Amino acid sequence: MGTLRPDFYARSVLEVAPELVGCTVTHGNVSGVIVETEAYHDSEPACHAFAGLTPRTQTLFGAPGNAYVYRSYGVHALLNAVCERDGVGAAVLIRALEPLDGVEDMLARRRLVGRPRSDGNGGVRVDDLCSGPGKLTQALGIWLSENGTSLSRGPIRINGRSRAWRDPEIVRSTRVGISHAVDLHWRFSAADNPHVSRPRPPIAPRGPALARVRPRLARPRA
DNA sequence: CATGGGATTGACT
DNA sequence: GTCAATCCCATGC
Repeated sequence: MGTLRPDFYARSVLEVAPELVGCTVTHGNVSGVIVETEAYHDSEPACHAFAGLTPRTQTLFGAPGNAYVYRSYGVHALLNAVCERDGVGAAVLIRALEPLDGVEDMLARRRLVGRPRSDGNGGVRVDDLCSGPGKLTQALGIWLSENGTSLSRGPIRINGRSRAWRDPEIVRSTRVGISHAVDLHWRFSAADNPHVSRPRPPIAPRGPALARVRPRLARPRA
């Protein structure tokens, strides 16, 4: 599985977002498999680029295959892959990873946040290491300074799907944490993967029997 | 220039 | 379920 080239990203963000599920993000000696993404496009008001070309959205409107890293809630760095042609503001938000390499380093970084609790990993379970867009940048050590760097040649790399992730089952649902365009089903998650973020997406359709057994999981939002 | 609102998380009730 | 932390930047006066 080689590093994805810019032309992979130079397509509709709605094609790229589900195809990034199963791909691998690498930063330094840590890596993880993407298990959840969201698509954003300047045509809809939840996207930062909806406001047009500003200092903040310059990266978004720039070349496909670059990293758009921005600060969220004044606290967290969120990682996106810029998509579509130069001049279009579109990106895929990387929302969750299944940790692959460097788990010890991820734990070390994630242990530093919040007050330590009295469990084994200083308050962080492996399933929760990268189960959110702010968590995964913390675990991988990705900084705001890497905004605009190439995902093909820069410090952050995204590689194509490994054999184990060929043709993953993907669940489609609404995006998280936004107040506009809430009806768009532009969130893509690996079905039944324990590393996806909250709120958990609807379970994958598997036939009526299982749906009857676990009805409570169908509507996780409160 | 002042203000307000987040593509969130973790701790606490 | 509720809430604070924290800062960039878009918007409006």
